[in-house]
Amino acid sequence: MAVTKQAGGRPAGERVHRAAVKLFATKGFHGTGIRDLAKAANLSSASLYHYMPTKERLLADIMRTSLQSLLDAATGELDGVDDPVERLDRLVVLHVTRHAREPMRTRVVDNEVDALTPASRRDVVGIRDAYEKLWSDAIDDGLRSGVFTTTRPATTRLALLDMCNGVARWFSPGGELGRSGLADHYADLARRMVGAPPRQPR
Amino acid sequence: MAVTKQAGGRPAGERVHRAAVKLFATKGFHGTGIRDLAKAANLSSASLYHYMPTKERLLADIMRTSLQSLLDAATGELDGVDDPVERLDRLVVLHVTRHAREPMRTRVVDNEVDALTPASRRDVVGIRDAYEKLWSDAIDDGLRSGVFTTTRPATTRLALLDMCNGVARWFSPGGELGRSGLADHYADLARRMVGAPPRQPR
DNA sequence: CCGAGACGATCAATCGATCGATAGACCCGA
DNA sequence: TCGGGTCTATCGATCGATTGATCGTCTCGG
Repeated sequence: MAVTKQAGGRPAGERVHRAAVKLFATKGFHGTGIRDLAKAANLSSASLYHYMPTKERLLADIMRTSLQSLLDAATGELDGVDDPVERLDRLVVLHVTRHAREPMRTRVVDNEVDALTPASRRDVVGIRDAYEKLWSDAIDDGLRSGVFTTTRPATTRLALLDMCNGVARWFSPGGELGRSGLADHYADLARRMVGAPPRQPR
Repeated sequence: MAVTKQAGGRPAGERVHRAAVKLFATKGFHGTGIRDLAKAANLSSASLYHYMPTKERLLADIMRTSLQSLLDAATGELDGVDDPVERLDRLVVLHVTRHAREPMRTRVVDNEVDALTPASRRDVVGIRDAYEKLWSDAIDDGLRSGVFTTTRPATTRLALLDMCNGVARWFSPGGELGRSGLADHYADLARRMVGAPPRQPR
């Protein structure tokens, strides 16, 4: 059942998915009509429904798979790493790198949560909570072992995540700092915030 | 011409404004219909148009006045303060306090920028740029006088602002940290990020 | 000749916005 | 103190346009 192609070169299902990410990110879920979606995917609005059950389910799928992939990557990245400082470093670098590489997708995940139906929202928020627990644990471990010095770890975690999420709002590949340079800088900022020693002590 | 009141106790124009802030913040601009707006303001959808020229202009007015008030407050707060550390402290405390006191209004300002028409957007972004310049200047001054140690001041400013903006997404008055406690904690975080000495050196 | 992929036409519902009308408060001249 | 005129606030009804979604039909490779 070799997937049929067309003008765009990509299979239609993928075109729909990509168009949805771009449009939901720039105009918002409610600001995007299925006709916009169809035009961006080079399809009629009727054909769209061969690739999605519903506009809302398309959004939910995008958010669910994006978040799940982030959670999986983070779990893998942390596997076998014991040093809390290294754990936090890796979380920040992964998070920032992803947000800089796919700002559109990330913006959808971060901003469109309450366009979801209650059922979809439960799923999505569940994955997000699991991901954020990795951050909480890293901070708690660092505090327990004495490498971090911060009062209010819960609030600091929120500040940390908000700071890293912001990258998706403004990052542009043409900037003075590339993706990896940016990630390193953010890792430094994170260390400072939790009171961990800087990367190369000298 | 004493402003007429009604069930809500408040004048109708203010009810419209408040309802718009709450609905735009929770359901988004495009997710809010004028009938939702009318219901929340205890008016018919027709009467709504005595208090706003257009749904989009209502949004623009909310954003413009909110941002202008923030800019004015910040300018006043900084007046006569020379020490860069103190300047940054005041910016953070003001910003965080406002975001915690009026999270709804802030969420509208932060998230609905691209629901505006190009003309409105120019106005709003202009005010926002002026506000953010206060932050840039504070950081640059601190660097020039040697109290701050951070490479990439531009990126650090963005990280700082994103961190502080996040407060509006999750703050709840019932939390363990009150508004002022939260603001103080964020001021500490900001000092750490720019490499300034902590608040009470001992 | 069948099924997947595509479409134009169209559905009911809702959208933002406007209409003409009404009820009541206020002012001013007689 | 009355009466008429004006103005503000409000509404039900309705406008044309657009929304998300569905229908039946066509096409074409296997």
